[in-house]
Amino acid sequence: MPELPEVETVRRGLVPAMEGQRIAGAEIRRPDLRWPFPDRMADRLTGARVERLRRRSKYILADLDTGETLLIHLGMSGRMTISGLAAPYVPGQFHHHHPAAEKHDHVVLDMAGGARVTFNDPRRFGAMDLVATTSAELHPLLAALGPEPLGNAFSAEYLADRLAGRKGPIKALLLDQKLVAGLGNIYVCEALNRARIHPERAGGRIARARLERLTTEIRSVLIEAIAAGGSSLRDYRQADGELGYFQHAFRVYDREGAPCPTPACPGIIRRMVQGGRSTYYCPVCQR
DNA sequence: CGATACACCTGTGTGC
DNA sequence: TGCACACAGGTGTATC
Repeated sequence: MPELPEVETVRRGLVPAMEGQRIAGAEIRRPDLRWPFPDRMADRLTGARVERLRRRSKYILADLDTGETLLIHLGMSGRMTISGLAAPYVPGQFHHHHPAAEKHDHVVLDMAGGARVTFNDPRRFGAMDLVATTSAELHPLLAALGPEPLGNAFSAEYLADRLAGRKGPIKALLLDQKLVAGLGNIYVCEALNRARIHPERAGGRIARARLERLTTEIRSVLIEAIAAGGSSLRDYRQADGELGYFQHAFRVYDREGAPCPTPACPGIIRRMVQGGRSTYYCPVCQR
């Protein structure tokens, strides 16, 4: 579910509830998500102060004053939502303003500021781990990630260098987190349509000027999606429970049979399968 | 190395 | 109403 814009939206939503706050209580309601939780995770979180909430690719990183960083991935169906009034947490005190735990609520963090942060994930493709803050980027899940698409290291020059000689379809290559980190199925489809590049085009056969356009369109679609609070199709919610609304701005994703929105383009949006995943594109204006 | 298939898991929509 | 099947914002692992 969540790609970079959704994860960034969740991170921003969690900041007021978590940053600078102590974790007063941690409830771990099952032993694992995609992988087992780290040893004594509840104990290692309880009492820790969240110094900073960061994002790397589709991961949220919570730097703790204990010297550890909590690493969070939402998988396909994960949510992080805030509940509760802004009343201070008192251990042992009854808090009637928190709703009862729902199905698939796997981790519950009670912040000293009174907010409750709940991780809910029906499919359990999500993950959490604890790692020393000083070596967080060396974590196996983060070590091989490519550059942030909104950062300075991502450019047409970088893409030209990394795509040289590659024969695979550009759609599949852009989904590879080692090439660029944070894109997923929605925003790859949308960026390729905006850049007018056919999803089956070999990565190594895209002219430099078109790579310039591609980097520009990747950045703009991500920025616009973040401004819209992400895209809500099924599971995704912002941290406050609200829906994102960028799905209304989709040009191709999940729009099979609809007219291409490119001005004067007579194309009809098509769906095809690449690497087992749906690709939406316009066969007329994307070459 | 690169490209592909499969695995993990639950929920929802569709067609018979 | 039941049931089978396809499909869903991801990604590590195994296999050529």
